[in-house]
Amino acid sequence: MSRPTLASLASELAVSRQTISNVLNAPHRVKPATRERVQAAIAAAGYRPSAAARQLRTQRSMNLGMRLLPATDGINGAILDRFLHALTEAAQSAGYRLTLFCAESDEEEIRQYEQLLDVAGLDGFILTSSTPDDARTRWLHARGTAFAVFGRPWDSAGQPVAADHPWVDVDGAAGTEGSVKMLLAQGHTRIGFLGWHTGSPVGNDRRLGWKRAMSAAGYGQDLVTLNVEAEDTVAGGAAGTAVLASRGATAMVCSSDSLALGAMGQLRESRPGAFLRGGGPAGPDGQAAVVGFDDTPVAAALGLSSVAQPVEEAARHVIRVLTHELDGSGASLLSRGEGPERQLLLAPRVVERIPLPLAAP
Amino acid sequence: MSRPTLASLASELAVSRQTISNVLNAPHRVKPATRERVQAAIAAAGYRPSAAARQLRTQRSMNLGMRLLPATDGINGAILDRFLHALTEAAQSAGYRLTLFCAESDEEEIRQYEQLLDVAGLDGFILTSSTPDDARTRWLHARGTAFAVFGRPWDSAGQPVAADHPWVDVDGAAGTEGSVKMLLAQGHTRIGFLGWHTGSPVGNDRRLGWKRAMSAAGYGQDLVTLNVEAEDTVAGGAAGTAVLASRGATAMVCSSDSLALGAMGQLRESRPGAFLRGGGPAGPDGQAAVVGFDDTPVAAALGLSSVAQPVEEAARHVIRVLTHELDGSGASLLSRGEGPERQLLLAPRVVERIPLPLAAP
DNA sequence: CACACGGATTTGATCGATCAAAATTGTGAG
DNA sequence: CTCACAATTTTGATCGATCAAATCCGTGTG
Repeated sequence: MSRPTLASLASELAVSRQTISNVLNAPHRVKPATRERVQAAIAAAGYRPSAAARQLRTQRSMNLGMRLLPATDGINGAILDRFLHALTEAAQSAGYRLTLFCAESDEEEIRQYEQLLDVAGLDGFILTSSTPDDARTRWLHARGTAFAVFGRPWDSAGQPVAADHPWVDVDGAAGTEGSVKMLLAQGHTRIGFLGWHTGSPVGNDRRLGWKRAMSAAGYGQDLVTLNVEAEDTVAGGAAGTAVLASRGATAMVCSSDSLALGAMGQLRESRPGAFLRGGGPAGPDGQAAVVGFDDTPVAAALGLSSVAQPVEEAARHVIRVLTHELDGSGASLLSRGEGPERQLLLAPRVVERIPLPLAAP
Repeated sequence: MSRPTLASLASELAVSRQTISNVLNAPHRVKPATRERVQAAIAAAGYRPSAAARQLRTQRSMNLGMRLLPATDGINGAILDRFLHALTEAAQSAGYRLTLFCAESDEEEIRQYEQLLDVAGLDGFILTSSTPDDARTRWLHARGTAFAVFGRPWDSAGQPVAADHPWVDVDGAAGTEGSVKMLLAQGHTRIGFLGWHTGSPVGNDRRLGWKRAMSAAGYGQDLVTLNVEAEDTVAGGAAGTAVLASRGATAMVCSSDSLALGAMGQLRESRPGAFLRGGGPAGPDGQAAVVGFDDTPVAAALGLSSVAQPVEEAARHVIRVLTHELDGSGASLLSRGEGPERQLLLAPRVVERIPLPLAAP
C-alpha cells in the first residue's frame, strides 16, 4: 500500500524502470503503444516521481528561494502580498516550488544563499529589491547561480547602470510623470513633489518623472520651490504638505501612499473642507489634489489617487525569465535568441479616484 | 573543487563515512578525540550534508508547507506579512524550511497537500485559517500528516469544538471585551458593535466579547439596539456607523480596521468635528470613539485604537508545536507529556491611541 | 542469407546520505 | 593469559530516481 516507485510500477507493468522514466522525461524515445500503456498505469497508480531522488541524481531541486524582508511600514509593504502570491502561483505553474527564508542583512542573505545552495540545492533566487552596487548580485553572478531581480541595478552613486543579469522593474518616473499629467489635465499648474531624501535611487527616479513632466509643461522654474523631501511616514507627509501649501502648491505628487495619506489629512484639517470643497490652496475646480504611489489598499479605501505598480505582471515575468534561464540552458540550441526579455521596465498605471466623502449618503 | 561529501571527507580524514555521519547525528557514539578531529575537518571543509540525499534515506524533508491564500482586502490582510515573516524565521531556526503554494479552493488545497507530500515529501503543513467543519484538517488527520492550524476548530454550526490536532488562536472575544472596557473607562456607556454577518465564526467570537463586557457592565438591555452588521469594507463601516449613531451610540467596537476606518470617516464627516472636538453623538469628554481590530498599519498611521493580535507569537507557537510533533516522535519516551501546549488561545492587546490631528502642528 | 543499422528497451552504475549489522578495539574479570 | 562484553568504527545495502552504455529487435541491403 505504500507509494509506488519507478521500480514497483516497472515490475507490475513488466517493463524496465528506465522505460517509465523515459515516458516521463523523453517520451519520443518510447514506442507510442508502450508509452500509452505506461501513461495509463502511471495515472491509475497515481505515481509521482520523488523530487528527492530526482534531485540527488540530476542536481536540480526545482526549488527557488526568496528572502522575506523584515516587514517594513506595512502601508507600502502591503504590495508584497500581491507580489508573493503571483510569484508563488507563477512558480507553481512552471513546475517550481518557492522556498522562503529570512536574513537580517544583505551579508547574511549571502550566507543563506550559500547554505541553501549546498543543503537544499536551490536552483535559483529571486531578489525583491536592488541596492546601489549590490553585493548580492555580484556574489550570485560570481558563483554562477541563476537569479532574477525585481528592481533595476544601480551603481554606487545611485544611478541606473547596465548589468547583464535578468531584472524587472517598474518605471517609477513614468508613474509620477503620469500623475503630473493627470493633474495638469485637471487644470492644476502648481504641482508639488513630496518625496524621500535623495539617497534613495527609487525615490530619485520618482522625483525625476515629476521634474520631466513639469519641465515639459513649461513649469520648470518651479522645480526647486515645489520639491520637498520628507520622512516616509504619515506625519512626514503632513509636515511636507504644510510646506508645499505655504509655497502655493494646489496639488502634489507623492513618493508613497504614506506620504499621500499625510498630505490628505493635512489638507483636510489645516484648511477644513479645502480638500473636498475648495478654499485655501486649491486647484481650478476649487479642490486640492493628492496622488500617492503604490496603490495600496489604504489608497483604494480612502479614494486616494495613486500610481499602481503591475506587481503581478512583474512577478510573472521574474519567474518567466528565471525559469527560462534554468530550463533553457539545455535547449539553448533550439531557442537561442528567443525567450523573454531579460531586462524589462514595466509601465505603471495612474489610478484616478474621487476622494471618498467618508460619510454614508 | 566541488562540494565535499561524506565520502570525500571520509577519505581525507581516513575514517569511514558512517563515523562522520555519527558525529553529526549521534555524537555520543563517537570517541571524543575523533569527534573533535572530525568536527574540525567539517568546519574547515565547509561540509554540509545534502538534504536530498538525507531525505531520500530518511524520508524526511525538513520542509513545511503553507498555502498562500488569495490576497484579501489588504487592509486586514496586512497582518499576513507579519505572520509569514515570523513563521519563516521560527521555522528556519528550528532547522526547517518553508515552502509556499497556492490553491483556489480548499479542495484544491487538499490536492496540493497530496502532491507535495508525494513529490516533495513535505513533513507538515501550516493552515492559516480554519473553516467550520474543516475538510482539510480531516484529510490531514486521516492521512496521518502533521499539521498545525492558526485558528480554532469550529463545528458545522460555527461553534467552537474540541479537536485533537494542534492549533493556536487569538481570543477575539477577549479583545473586544478589552475594547469595551477601555471605552467604559473613558466614560462611554452607549457602546455599539459594528461587525460582520453572523455566518463568520471569527466575527461571532468578536461580537461575543462585546456582549459579555456590556452585560457585565449592566448595559445588557442595549445588546440588540447597538449591534449592527455590515459588509467588511470602509463603505460598510460608514453605513453601519450612521445607523449606530442614529441609535445614540457614542462609541463603537468594530470587527476590523476596515470597518473602523469607515466609522472614523463617517463620524468626521457627517457631524463635522464630532470625532475630534465633540458635538453630535459623543462621549462624556465630548469625543466619539472607535476601536478597530487587527491593529493594521493603517490604524497606526491614523491613530486609530485597535486590538492587536500577537501574530508573531502565534507563528512561533505554531512552529513550536509542529516541530515538536515532528522531532518529538522519536524522543517521545523521554519527553512524554512535556512539550508545548498543543492548543493555545492567546490574549490580544488593546492598543489605545489618540486620534491623529491629521495636520502638522 | 548474413549483416549493418537505427529505434526501442534494458542493465548496471551512480547521486550522497543513513540504517543495520558486522568487525575491530579496548577493558576488566576470572 | 584468555574470554566475555562494551565501546568504537567499518562495511554493505538501501532510499528512488537518471545517466551512460549495452542489448535486443525488426528492416532494408548487398
